[in-house]
Order: sequence, then structure tokens, then C-alpha cells
Amino acid sequence: MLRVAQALDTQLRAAMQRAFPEATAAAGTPLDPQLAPASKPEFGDFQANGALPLAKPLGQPPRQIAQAIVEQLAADPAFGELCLEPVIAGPGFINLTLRPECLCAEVAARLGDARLGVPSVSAAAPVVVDFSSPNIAKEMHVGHLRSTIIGDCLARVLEFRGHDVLRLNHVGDWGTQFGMLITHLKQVAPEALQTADAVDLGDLVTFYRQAKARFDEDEAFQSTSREEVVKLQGGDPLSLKAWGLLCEQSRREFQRIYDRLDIRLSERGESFYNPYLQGVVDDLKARGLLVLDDGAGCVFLEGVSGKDGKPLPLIVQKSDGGFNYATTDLAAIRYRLALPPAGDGAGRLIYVTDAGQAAHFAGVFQVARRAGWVTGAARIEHVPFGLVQGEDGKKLKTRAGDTVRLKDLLDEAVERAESDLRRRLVEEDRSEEEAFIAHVATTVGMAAVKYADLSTNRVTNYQFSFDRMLALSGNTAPYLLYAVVRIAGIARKGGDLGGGATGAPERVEAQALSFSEPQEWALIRELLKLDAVIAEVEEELLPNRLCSYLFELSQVFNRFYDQVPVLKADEPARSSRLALCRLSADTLKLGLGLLGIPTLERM
RNA sequence: GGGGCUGUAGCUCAGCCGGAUAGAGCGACGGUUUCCUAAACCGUAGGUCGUGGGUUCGAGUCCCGCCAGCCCCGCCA
Repeated sequence: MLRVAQALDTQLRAAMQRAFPEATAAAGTPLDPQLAPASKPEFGDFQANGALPLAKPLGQPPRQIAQAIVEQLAADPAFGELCLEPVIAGPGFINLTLRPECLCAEVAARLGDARLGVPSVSAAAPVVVDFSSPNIAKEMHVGHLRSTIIGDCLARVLEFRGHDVLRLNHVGDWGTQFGMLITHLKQVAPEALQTADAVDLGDLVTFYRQAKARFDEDEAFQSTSREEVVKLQGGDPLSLKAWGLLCEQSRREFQRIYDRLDIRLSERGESFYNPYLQGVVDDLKARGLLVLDDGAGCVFLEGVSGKDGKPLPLIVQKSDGGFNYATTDLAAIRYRLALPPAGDGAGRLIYVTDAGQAAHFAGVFQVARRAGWVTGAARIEHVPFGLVQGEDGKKLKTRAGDTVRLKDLLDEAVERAESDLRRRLVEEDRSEEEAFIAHVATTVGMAAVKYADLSTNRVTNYQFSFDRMLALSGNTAPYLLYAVVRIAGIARKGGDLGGGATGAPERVEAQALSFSEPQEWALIRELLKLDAVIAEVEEELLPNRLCSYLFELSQVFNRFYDQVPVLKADEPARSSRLALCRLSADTLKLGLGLLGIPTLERM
């Protein structure tokens, strides 16, 4: 309903201008009607709060001001076409209720629109979403869960809005740990370096542990490892081959997780930026930002002071001449913002990492700005998220105290979903194929993990609980999936939902729609909020706003389903209600799809 | 020591640009099934929005102080 809201805003501004020309002139800008969605259903669709702040400057009671605005609105025929008579309430709120014909027209427009009323942006600069970013040769664990799920969701929303999104996996594929890994590989599996094809190195985690154990105990191994790092950085072909093997092995293991979660990513690891690191330091030096301190190349940050009150440095070149993560992050920003062919030409950079890195990114962003790499309207945003905690409120661990592997976490979610389903099948005396059970359990399990993560505000820590996320009622994935299943049930029992199944939207004339029940109107009003919610997520990068909306929509739909018959209704109510069912299903499917959650026909 | 995030019902959490009597869910208690999947729906109870000031027509929301928890603070990412 963004279009309607915009029209109302314009009409309200004009009305205020007509009612208080001198105040408008004094303000220099049009008076703000403070149009907002109604805070409660009984207040209508929108409320304009703009009369209240005018009370003091105008020296009039706010209700009188509201009255003057309402009188001007009444003189505007365009307003009369959209809204019923405005109501002045409380201290001076103007409550606006849309005409039923207007709501029906909006519903009809969405029924004929595959995008459900969400506008598509015209081609703009690409958006980079940097997320997931596991470390090569290590296993993906619960620490990667949130970045991966939240990042994917934000990428989906931006893509749906029509942005050209670069989903970048900034994997940790460079660094000193490769010295020991390559040394170990050369000694344990030299044959892997001879054959042309990548050899299965088996369990990489065990391999990493072995290498680490040797590194900690064996001095000779340590020195060989250090030499190996130098060789690798110097471009030694054999070292590079070993490095490539390790990366390829890791890549395959990561891909298994990404496939299960249905996540698409372009790998562009830290190593990609190696050729650009020296240029970063050179550029900082040329711009007079680089300061040598204790032998390290630093940029001192403005507005951030350390223990002794001196500015805090961002180290971009170590005293041994090597570069570190700050250098890589700066190189990445520079490359991503630089126009092709020198870079990605992005207009917005989004970093989905844990909140603990906030200070690091603030520093890096500041240096990038001062270096002049952030030009024009380019935006760089850190999208922080809190820790995943266990039900005890502490960092999530296994019973043995180890880090939880992502694979195990996903397995358990699916297993629990499956046993829930089997128990219910027995209770309800239903019989289903094994393939059906497996499919439902997998879908529900993955959906539960994703939804639980996305539905909480990402900034706060997130308490992980299989029991809560898989609960069949409440703000959970199963509850939302069930709403979709109920609609599919109506279709199976003879309800023609129109083009939904074939994907081709079927046009419905607004005049053919006829609604009478409050539950229908409540559902309509909820359905029409989609475009505003998507716009909000695109701007604020908060997936939980979309989750809340889908949950509320499901609740409103379930009320409608429970209290208003569809198939047994007489025409034209029956067709009208079927149209609402179809739009509800399409909206839920679209919204869940943007969360990375596929829906089911039966469950 | 400096900086950041968090603190809202028994539990888990929403709360948009400051707007009307602070909302959900779970749990608790009570009810609803001749009818499209009851994985649902309806109702009841439950609050000093950590705390003390300030700003203003109006503060959970903005500003300052304090308390508590977590995180970060020179060559790891």
C-alpha cells in the first residue's frame, strides 16, 4: 500500500499548506503530516499526527488544527476517492480509513501481479553482500550459522527488489596456518601433489588437528612450516598446488552445507586481494594517512582513543612488512567500490559478521572514507549480529563442551522434525510414503533453524532451542508452513485458486470482489502491507521485520480460515474468499522464499 | 582505563520517524471439532519498560549520570 500512502501524504501536505499557509512559509518546507500506519485496527488504516506539534507554534488547540486540516482534505476530491470521512481522535490525531472499493482495487491489482505489488528498482550499481566466510581447512560450525542465514536472506530481499547482488564468500584462505597445513600435507600425503586430480584428503578437521598438534610439539616442524609460509607467499608452484588442494577439499565440504541450506555464494577469499595489498598501503601513504609506529604501518583513527588517551591505530602493515586482515578488508572495500574493470563498481557494501567485529569495521570504514575510496552515494554497512547461545544463556556448546558442528546441528533439526512427524502420523492414524516423510522432515527442520534465527532481532544474542524452533504453534516455521498447507488443502478440496499453481497470475476485476466479514477485511489489510515491509527490510536490513509480518499474516489468515467458510460459501463470496486464499498463499510463499524457506503442499 | 552492544510479563522476544490504554508467542488457567488438516481458533491472568535525572504538548523510544551482563581495545580474523 505504499502507493496509497504516498498519495495520502501528498494530499495531506497540500491540505496543511492550504490550512496554514503562513506557518508553511515560516517553516520553509512543507509541514509534515506525520503519516503512519494506524497503531490499532479500530483507528482505521492510517493516522496523521502532524497536527500535534503545530499546537505551540500556531497557538491553537491541536484538535482545532486537525479540524482545519480535515476541512481542507474534504475539499480534495482525490482524497474523497481514497478515504472515508476522517476522524479526529484523542489529543488531535487524524484517523484515516480507506474506502472498501480502494482496498478491493488494491487486492485486484495484486492478484494480477507476480510481484504482488512490490516495485522493482531500476538498474542501479551492484550491492555486495559479504557473508558466511568460513575458514579453509576448518569445519563450518555454529558460529557461521547466523552470518550464512541472515546474509542469504538479505541477498534474497535485495535481489527480489531488482538489485544486482554479489554474494561474496570472503573465506579465510590465506594466512600463517597454511604453513603447517602444507608441511603436514607434503609429509603425510605427498602423492596428492603428484596426481592431476584433487585427491580426497579425508576428514580435514582431523587433518588440521594433526597438523596443529605437530606444530605445537615439534620444533623442526615449526620452522619448516614458517619456511613454507614464505614459499607460499613467494608463489612456489608446489606450495601453491598444496594450498589449492586444501582449498578445494574445504570447498567441497562447505558446499554440502550450502546445498542443504539452499544457499548460493560466490567464493572470493582473502587470497583474491593479495595483489592489491601493497597498493592499499601505498595509497594510504600517498594520502598522508600512514604513520610508522613501533615499526608498524598505522593509520590513527579519529574519535577513537586507546588506554593512554592517544588515538587508536589501525595497523595495515606489520613491523615485519607483512599485511594483516585490516589491509585485506581495506583492499576489498577499494576493489568492490572501484568502477569496472578495476573493481566491482558496487554502490552498497553489506558485511554480515558478528557484533564483536563492530569496532574493527568502524575503523576500517573510517580509513576507507578518509582515503577517498567511498565516493558519491556509496554506502558501507556492517550488519552485526549477536552470539548463538544455548538454553543456559552461555555460548552454545555440545555436552562434551566442544563447538557445535553446523552439520550436526542441521542433522538434529531434521531428526527431531522427523520423529515429531512420525508421532503425529501414528496419533492421527495417517499413513505416508517414506519419501514424503523425508521431504517434510527436511523442509521443516531446515525451515525451523532458519526461521528461529531470522525471527529474532539480529543485534541481540540469540538463544538456540530445538524445542522452541520446532514447536508447532507460536512464531515458528511450522506454524507458517501450516498456514500454506491449509490453503493448499482448500485447493485440493475443489477450490479453484486461479493462476497460482501455474505461476501465471490470473486477473480478477475489483468489481467481482465482494467482502462482508471483518475477518476478510483484516486479512486484506494485512496482505496489502507486503510492499512496505519489503522496503523496510531492504533499508534496515532486519529480517525479523519480515518474519513478524509473515507471522501476523498467518495468524490473521488462520482466524479467517477458522471463522469464515470458503468452499461452502455462496457466490460471489466464495470466489472472493478463494481469491484471498490465493493471495495469502502467494504472499506467504514469496515471503518465506525471501527468508530462504520453501513451502509444502501437505505436512 | 576507553569504546560498543544489551537490560521490556515467569520464559523467549517484538516495539518503525518520539504519538492514543506498552504488544506477541510459549508456559499457566478456562473454552471451541456434524464443516476446507484442531500443527488451529476464542477467552482469562500476568508490566515500577534496569535505575535516577533531563528535553517536550507527549518518552520503552532522544540526551546525561549510575547499576548489571556480554563483547572489543597494536602487529589473529
